[in-house]
Amino acid sequence: MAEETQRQAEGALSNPSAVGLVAVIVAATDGEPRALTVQVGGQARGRSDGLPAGPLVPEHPTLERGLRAWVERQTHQRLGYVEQLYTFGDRDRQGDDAGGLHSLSVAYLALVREVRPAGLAEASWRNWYRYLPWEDWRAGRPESLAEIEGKLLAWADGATDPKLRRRREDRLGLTFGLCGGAWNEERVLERYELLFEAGLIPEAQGQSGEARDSDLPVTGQPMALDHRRVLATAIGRLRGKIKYRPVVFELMPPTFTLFQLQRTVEALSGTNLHKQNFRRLVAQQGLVEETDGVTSGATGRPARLVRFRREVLLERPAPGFRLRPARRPA
Amino acid sequence: MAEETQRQAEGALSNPSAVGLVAVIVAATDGEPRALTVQVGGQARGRSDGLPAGPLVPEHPTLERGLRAWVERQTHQRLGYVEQLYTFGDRDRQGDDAGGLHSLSVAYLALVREVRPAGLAEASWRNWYRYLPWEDWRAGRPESLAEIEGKLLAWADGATDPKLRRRREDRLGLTFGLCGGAWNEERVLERYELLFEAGLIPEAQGQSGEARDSDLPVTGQPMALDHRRVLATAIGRLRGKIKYRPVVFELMPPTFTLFQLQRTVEALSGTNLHKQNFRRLVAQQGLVEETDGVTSGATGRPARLVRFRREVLLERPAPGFRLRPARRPA
DNA sequence: GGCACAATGCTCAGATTGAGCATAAGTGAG
DNA sequence: CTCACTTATGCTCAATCTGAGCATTGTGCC
Repeated sequence: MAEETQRQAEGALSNPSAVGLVAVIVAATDGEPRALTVQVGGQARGRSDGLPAGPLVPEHPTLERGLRAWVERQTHQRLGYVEQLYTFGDRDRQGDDAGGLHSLSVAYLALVREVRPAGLAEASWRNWYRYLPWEDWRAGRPESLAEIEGKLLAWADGATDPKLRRRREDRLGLTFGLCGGAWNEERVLERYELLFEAGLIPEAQGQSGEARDSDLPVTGQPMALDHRRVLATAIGRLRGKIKYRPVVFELMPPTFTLFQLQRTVEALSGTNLHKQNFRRLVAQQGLVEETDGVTSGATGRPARLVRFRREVLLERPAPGFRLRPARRPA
Repeated sequence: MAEETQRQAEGALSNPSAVGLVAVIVAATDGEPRALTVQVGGQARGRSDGLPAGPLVPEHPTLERGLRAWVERQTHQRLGYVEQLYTFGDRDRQGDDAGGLHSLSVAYLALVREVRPAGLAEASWRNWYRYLPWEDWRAGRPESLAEIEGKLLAWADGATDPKLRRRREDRLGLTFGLCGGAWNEERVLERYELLFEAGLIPEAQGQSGEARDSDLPVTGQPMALDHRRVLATAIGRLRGKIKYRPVVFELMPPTFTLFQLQRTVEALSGTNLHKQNFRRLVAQQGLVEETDGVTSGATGRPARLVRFRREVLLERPAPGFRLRPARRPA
């Protein structure tokens, strides 16, 4: 085996691939989660929103540093937290086939602290729920879900093979909480993939040239290529991460109120939290320390300004917001 | 920005990369965690253990399916669970520079159920703690840690810049639980990287041709290229995953005893668990169901054989073994 | 039968969690 | 100036979960 392995590994050299980087750059302002988008696409398929994507720059020693340099140069945004998300390499999903070369995209998640006007004309910050509206449960169950669920159930029902139908129903329960399942806010990608398979995502038809405007309002704004999938991956990852790592603070200004922090966490996770319990959590974990400042101007009692306590990283094994996933009613 | 982005993205096509796949194939037999290794390396640097690595096969629609096909063909092992781990692309760590091409490795974690003799001569199953001995705390704190810690402290102390020294000490606390920190069994990669930086990993010197045998016993058996880093990534990921996904069952035979299950979880996480509480956990989560079978032959009361309850996937949002990370003594 | 051994059952105090009530401290209207 | 309103913050309480240990039940062995 080793022989064969080695031979093949070297074979890869004569079989090079086109590799690109994609970045999901996230910020949160005014309690809304935003991603940096650009306009992409030629005149053929029309222009559409996309994620910033760039080449793999061979000058840099690591992929991450290459990404940092490239994004910082282009957006003039200092990237705080950067994390590799996933490497996408589906032939049939990439959209562009790079003429025989296998084409890969290494996707990264980046968190930035401040939202500048995004200097460059065609880049803009967009609320990420614009692209995945069913993920926002902050105002209760999204209305659009009713319609989506109907279509999903029809899709599951449309399977002639009873085994397949059963499996589809199970997946609906698992991801969308249908058929007696519970909604798990982390399964963003699984939900998107399910919608994709069910044919409810226009991008799925994109390559075949069909235009399907009908589903736009319900299943969200499409993006170029497979970028909604990348976005879904990022959101799911971030929603998981905030529970055991204090990454939210990468999105906060130097000082903030506990309620602003809560709003940000809620924005990311797409759910609402119990206010008093949230502060208890933050206090217990020692995630923040008070400053002298207080808010003013707004209505209501002024709130104390706090700042992130970096020391918590050394004290706690997994500091974060352990928002328990909703327990199923026993 | 969009313009520039597009131009550069297309630029990537004229700047192709060599891409390979690496697999960490994990099994657990007799309560020991094992990884499939092969012998790699030419005569120049001598042969050493490595992970199975192969080319990116363009025929397959997805990376994962390519990996599955390739591994199954080579090892005759049916891969159960497969998960993408990370894409490694460090210029200075890869070992082979592929002559100007940027070279990437997409690493995967695979869990297999049974350990066949691994048919092929040069492939063999190895206890993974052979490569990362400090990660095995099942028999208490590993002895080798004393020596490792000494060297790490010396390394931290060796920083002339007091700020840097402080940072190194913090990292020691965070990863190795030194300086008042706690041991977190998930930080496998961070520990490995720290040892690497501290110069305690022979592979770090590998490229410069130095031979350092002195550290072998304490810092574990080296591997080819950067494969220990890949292994560390896999272990860390798996240790995290078992807490909220029932992936351990991919490693178990169709029926097993609760204690065998516990031994497997312990093998992966490298820690010991309270027996009674472990069964309570498993029972509460509904992870298994009883069969009619019982063990026999061994000493002591026979144990009931159980099997994995697949339905749990549909019932619980995050079924797994929530072994709480050790709380710091307040 | 009696012993060693492992499986299994059960208890209990302390910590964590989910939910709500109560109070404090501002703003703006009348 | 006072009241109504709004948001911040403090505190309680029951339900549940966790960590740890004691007790009992089956088997093989002598």
